[in-house]
Amino acid sequence: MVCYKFGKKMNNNSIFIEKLRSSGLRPTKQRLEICRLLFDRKKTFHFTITDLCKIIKKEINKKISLATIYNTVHSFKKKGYLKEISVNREKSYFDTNTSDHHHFLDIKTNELIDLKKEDVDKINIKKNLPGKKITSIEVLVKIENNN
Amino acid sequence: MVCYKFGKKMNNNSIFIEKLRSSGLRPTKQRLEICRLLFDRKKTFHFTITDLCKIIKKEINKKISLATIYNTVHSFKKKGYLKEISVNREKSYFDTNTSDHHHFLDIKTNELIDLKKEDVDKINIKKNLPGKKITSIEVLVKIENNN
DNA sequence: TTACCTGCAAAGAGTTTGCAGGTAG
DNA sequence: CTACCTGCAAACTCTTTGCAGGTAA
Repeated sequence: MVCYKFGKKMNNNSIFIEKLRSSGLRPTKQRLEICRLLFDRKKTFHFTITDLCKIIKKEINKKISLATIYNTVHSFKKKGYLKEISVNREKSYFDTNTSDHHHFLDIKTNELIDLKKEDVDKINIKKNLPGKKITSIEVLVKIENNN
Repeated sequence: MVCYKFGKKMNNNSIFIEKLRSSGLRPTKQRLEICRLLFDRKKTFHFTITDLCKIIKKEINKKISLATIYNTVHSFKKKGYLKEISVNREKSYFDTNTSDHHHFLDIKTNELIDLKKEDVDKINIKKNLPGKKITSIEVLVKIENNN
């Protein structure tokens, strides 16, 4: 039975439950909260785990333990619901936009901005490594203020 | 006075001293050892600080403290004698090849392989961010075994 | 009921910092 | 001599792990 009483809200919930199950996780209250924070958004969300912890602390009454946050995020990453973008020694972001795309990085603020695939001409790699195949090509465009 | 008794060796030493001074560091025995390990090589060297610590422990009799290793590597990076390539949450490499170039990354072994600039067609970014200028474009080509 | 999950706290890894004695300039 | 450097250890941050009680199926 599917409950439509709350319309879109309940619908998303069942999407989240499916996301969790397909990642090998039981849907629990805590994990559904995490789903809501990550995926119930219009725009792409770039976050570090530390960011996520802060948001959870601020937005949710109930505490969610570190262990739960880490295992949920990592399972989503393994399943492909989150992408990891490592920017430097200090910052590694997760990206809720899992489509094939690239990024601008503001080197002063460490802010990441999505670049649509169409915004970058096709990358052609002329060198081949014997016995290896290319699985992805990631472009990071570093930017700073113009003045 | 420049001593040529040991030929190339002494010559490199003066290069290292200059590298250190221009990075704002005094040339000390410990730092010259680090220079020798980093820059006295034919091929590009990709390393994490942990790697470097292990190499130092193995190859050098005298202990070099963590503080010295960190401040030397960071000063070289700030000065531009080392480039940082962040690969994922676990690994961030320093690269002694500071020229404009890209990398292959073997996603199973985390091994980095240099890609000459000529091996990648010019990257054209069609999107412009107002008030921002591009400082660099970095391409990471992820690869894995073929079979 | 069983397997998995949660929160907590402890343990680990990597990095930074503070300090007292030592060294380059 | 002075400022900087070294080695050491403590502190910090981020992440992982172990455990006892709790919850989904």
